[in-house]
Amino acid sequence: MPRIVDHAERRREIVVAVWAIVARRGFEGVTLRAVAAEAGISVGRVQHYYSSRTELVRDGCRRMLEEARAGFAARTESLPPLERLRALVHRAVPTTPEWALGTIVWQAYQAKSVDDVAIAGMVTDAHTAAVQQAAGFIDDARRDGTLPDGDDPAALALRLLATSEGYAARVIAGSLDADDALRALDRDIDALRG
Amino acid sequence: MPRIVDHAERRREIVVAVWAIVARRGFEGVTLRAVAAEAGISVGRVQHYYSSRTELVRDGCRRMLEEARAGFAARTESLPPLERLRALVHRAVPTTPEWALGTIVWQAYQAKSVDDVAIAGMVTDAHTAAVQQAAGFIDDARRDGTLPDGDDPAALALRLLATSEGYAARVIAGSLDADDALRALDRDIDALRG
DNA sequence: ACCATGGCAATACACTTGCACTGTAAAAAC
DNA sequence: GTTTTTACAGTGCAAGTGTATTGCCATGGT
Repeated sequence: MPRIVDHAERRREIVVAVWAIVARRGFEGVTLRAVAAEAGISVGRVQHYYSSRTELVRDGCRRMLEEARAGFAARTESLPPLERLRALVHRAVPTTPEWALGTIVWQAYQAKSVDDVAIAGMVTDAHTAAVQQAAGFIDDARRDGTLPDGDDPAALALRLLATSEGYAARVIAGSLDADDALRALDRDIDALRG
Repeated sequence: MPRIVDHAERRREIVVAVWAIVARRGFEGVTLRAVAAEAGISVGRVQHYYSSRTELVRDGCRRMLEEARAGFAARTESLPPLERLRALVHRAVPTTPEWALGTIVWQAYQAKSVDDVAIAGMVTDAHTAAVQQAAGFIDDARRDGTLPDGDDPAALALRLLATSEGYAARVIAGSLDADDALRALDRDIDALRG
């Protein structure tokens, strides 16, 4: 075995280029040549790590979800349940240009679910996982007395996340200010106190 | 001037084909040949009515918004304000396959805002128009006593619509049942009563 | 020292793409 | 009847597409 390189790292470089292109030009712009140019590598290298364009696009979704999951866990593991809930609900709203890239790409992948069953599966899994996680935070907050008892945690979690994503879509489109969205979401979270 | 045909009708036929393709394969699938085949016409005809692919895609957005607006007005003009609000909030959630086509295409256009400023403009205009309309319904319902006074109508309207669109995205992705979404939205609307 | 193999770059290929450019039929205008 | 303009259908083309193939270089194992 010659010349050992970090496969995961190489794939990540390529996938980051995919994200950048999706954010700027959508999936229509994701051609092998465009990806190679964006990453500053050759088309051959892209092909070496991905056997087809479809697989590349799918791995882009997989890695985005995985990084989001890991990043969220790392950022919030030491926070109290209610603050973790807040972070989870805020997450969809892009406050910085770099973060906007992530949320735009995520919205693009959601839209792409219609013609790629593999991506659709990842999207629905992410949806249900997020709801369960948020519901768990509500449960935890109730257990430690931060929140009073009330409606079904899963229903509340779903509503908060849906609202957040609705705001996010408008922030991305430019018809809503990110800070206004966060403030509105905070009001909804505070309302859980009854 | 020879052979008079209804331009608006011809364009609509073409645009309907665009919608069908977007719903099935996304904008990547919208090629002049695919559109012509879907509409059962020749590529030449498509070119006769649209000078470029970009213009065709944009007109698809324009007509979708216009038809949605007119259809909503016609369906709800004789309803009381609160019911008009309910209809507006329910609108994003697809309950039938045909209606799902519309909402999927709308989500696709929202995602496409990132690389087409003309579409981005139409999307933001539609957003603000919907909020204003919903806020107006809340105002009307308060004036006639159906709803008590409360928070800022525009903020409430924005929240309801955002939540609705968040649910809609999940219904489209397949991670939420349409009826559950409608019930949840009704609960939010009923909560306006205080 | 050898060489097999992984890690690419480069090229080739069949195909698709948007669009321009023809040609033509038919009907309104005169 | 002639002319003129609209409404297309068909064809052609240069550019771009995903992918298969080829070749080369560096490096690990022996």
